[in-house]
Amino acid sequence: MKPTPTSSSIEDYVKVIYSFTEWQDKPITSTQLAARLGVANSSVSEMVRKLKDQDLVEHEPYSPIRLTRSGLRLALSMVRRHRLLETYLVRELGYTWDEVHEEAELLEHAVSETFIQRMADKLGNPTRDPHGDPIPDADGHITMPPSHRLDELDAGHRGRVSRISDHNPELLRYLDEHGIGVDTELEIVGRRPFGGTLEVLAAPAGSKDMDRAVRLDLGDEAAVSLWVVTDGSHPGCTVQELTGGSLMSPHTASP
Amino acid sequence: MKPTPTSSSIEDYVKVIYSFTEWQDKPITSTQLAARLGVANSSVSEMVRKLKDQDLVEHEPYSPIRLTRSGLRLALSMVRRHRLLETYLVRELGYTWDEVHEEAELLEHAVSETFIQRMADKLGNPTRDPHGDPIPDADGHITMPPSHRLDELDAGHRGRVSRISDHNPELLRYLDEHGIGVDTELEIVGRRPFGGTLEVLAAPAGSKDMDRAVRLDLGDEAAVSLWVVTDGSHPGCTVQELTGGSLMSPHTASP
DNA sequence: CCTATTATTTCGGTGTACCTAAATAAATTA
DNA sequence: TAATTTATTTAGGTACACCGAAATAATAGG
Repeated sequence: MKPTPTSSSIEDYVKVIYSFTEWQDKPITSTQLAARLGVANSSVSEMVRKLKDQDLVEHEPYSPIRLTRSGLRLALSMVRRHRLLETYLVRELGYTWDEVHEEAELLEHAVSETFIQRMADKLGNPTRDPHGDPIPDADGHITMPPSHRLDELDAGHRGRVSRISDHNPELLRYLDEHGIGVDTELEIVGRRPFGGTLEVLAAPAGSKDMDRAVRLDLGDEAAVSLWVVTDGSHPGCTVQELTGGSLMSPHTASP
Repeated sequence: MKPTPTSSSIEDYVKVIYSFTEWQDKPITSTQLAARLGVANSSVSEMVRKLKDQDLVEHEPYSPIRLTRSGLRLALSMVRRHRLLETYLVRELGYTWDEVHEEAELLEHAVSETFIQRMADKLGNPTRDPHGDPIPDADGHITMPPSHRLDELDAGHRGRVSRISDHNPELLRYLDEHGIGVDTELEIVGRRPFGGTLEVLAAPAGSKDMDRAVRLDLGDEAAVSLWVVTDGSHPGCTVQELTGGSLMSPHTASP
C-alpha cells in the first residue's frame, strides 16, 4: 500500500493480468502470467510481491492474482494506449493490421498522456481498434460487446467478424489472404473437433464450398483467437473467445 | 571492440557526445558529459569504458571523448530520429515547438526503423526540424549550413533566424510571444556585453526601437542558443551558435 | 618546481528485473 | 490416504545503470 512509481515492467504485468480476464472471468495464475510475459515463474513471484506492495494486485500465496481498483485503472490506461496506438499506426502511418502489435507494445510505455490525447482527438476518439477490440475512454471506462463463444456456434451460422486477436501476425496475414478481416461477413460451414483441437471451417457468407472454406485450426492455449459476431446486424455485438475458458456473461469493466 | 547490443542509455551518451561537436569542434570531457546527462562523473567513467569496449568511442584516461566511425553512425541515427519526431509531432499532432523536445526524447528510444521511415515518407523527407536543425538522411549524411557566430554580428545586421536550440522551452515560449521563430527576419539593433554575459537586442527587421526589441540575455554554458542567418537570402546559410566555444569553419559530418 | 586545486577514475554499494536450483505447498491419482 | 506430480515460492546470483567517497592524475599558481 505504498505510493506508485510505475515502470514499464509493472505496466506489462498489470496489462497481462487484465487481458487474461477481459473475455472470461477466471483470474490468472503465476504460471500463466509467467508464460505470457516470457519470464521465469520465480520472477513473477517476486514481481507480484512488489505489485501487492503498491496496491496494484490482491494476492495470497499459492492463489491466483487479481487486480485491485488502482491496478485495473492502470491496466485500462495501458490497454487504451495500446489500442489507440494500433489504430493510429494503421490509419495515419499505413501500417497493416498484422504489423502494429509489436510497435504499439514498445510505444505504449514511452508516450506521454498528452500524446495519447492528441492522437485520440486526431482519430476522433475511436471505440474499436483495427482488430476490433474495444478502446477504453480516458476515464478508464470500457464497454465489452455481449458475446457467445465461437465454438458454440453451429454450422450454418452467419455473422460478422467482430474481433481478431492481435497476438499472432502469421494468423492475421493468413486471414487477410483469405479475405477475412474485422467486419467481414462469415458463415460457419462446418466443424470438426479432434485430438484436443477444434477446427472450424468458415467461408464468406453464402458459399457452401467446404474445400474453399478457410480452415482455422485452433489449438488450445491462446494460440489463436478469432471472434465472430453471431448476428449480422450491428458491429460490436455478441462475440466471444474461441480458445480455452468457459462461457461468461457479458460485462463491463471500469475502475 | 565487441558486438553491439545498444541500450537507451548508450544511445543517450552517444547522442550527447555528438551534439557537443555539432556546431564547434572541441571534443567533450567526462565532466561536461556528466553535466549534460545529469549523472555523476563516476557513472560517465564507467559507461565510457563500456562504450569503448563496443567501439563506439575513442578514449584515453584523463582525456576527452571522441566518437568512432560507428559511434558517429549511431549518434546520427539518434539525431535523425529525434528531429524527425519533433517535425512529426509539430506537423501532424499539433504540438508547439516548445513542447516537442521532451516527447521526442522519450520516443526516439522506442520507435522502430520502420516507424522512422514511414514518418519520414509521410513528411516528405524534410531536411530541417521545427527548430531549424538539419535532419540527417537515412544513410547518416547531414549537411551543416555554413555559419558565423551571432555574437560576432554587428548592430544593424539583418537576417533570418535559422535555428533555435530546442533545449529551453521557456526561451522558446518567450521568443514565440515576441513573434520570433525559425525564418523570422530580424535585425540586431544593439548589443551589450557585461559580467560574463552577452546581451543581444534584436527586433523584427526595420524596427529601430530599442525599447520594444526582444532582449536576449545570453549566459554562458549552453543556457541559451539562438542562431541567426547573417544574410536574408536563403534559409539555411551562415548560422552559428551563440554560446561558448570558438568559431569554427562550416563542416559536414557523415559516418 | 612544488603545491593546491580541479578533473577523472576506482571502489564499494544500491535498486530493478531478471535467472536457476532448491524447498515447500497444493493437487492428482493410485 | 499416501505418494507422486505439479505449482509456487524462497534462496542465491547476474547484468545494468546509477551513486557517494576515496584515490589518483593533470593543471594552475606561487
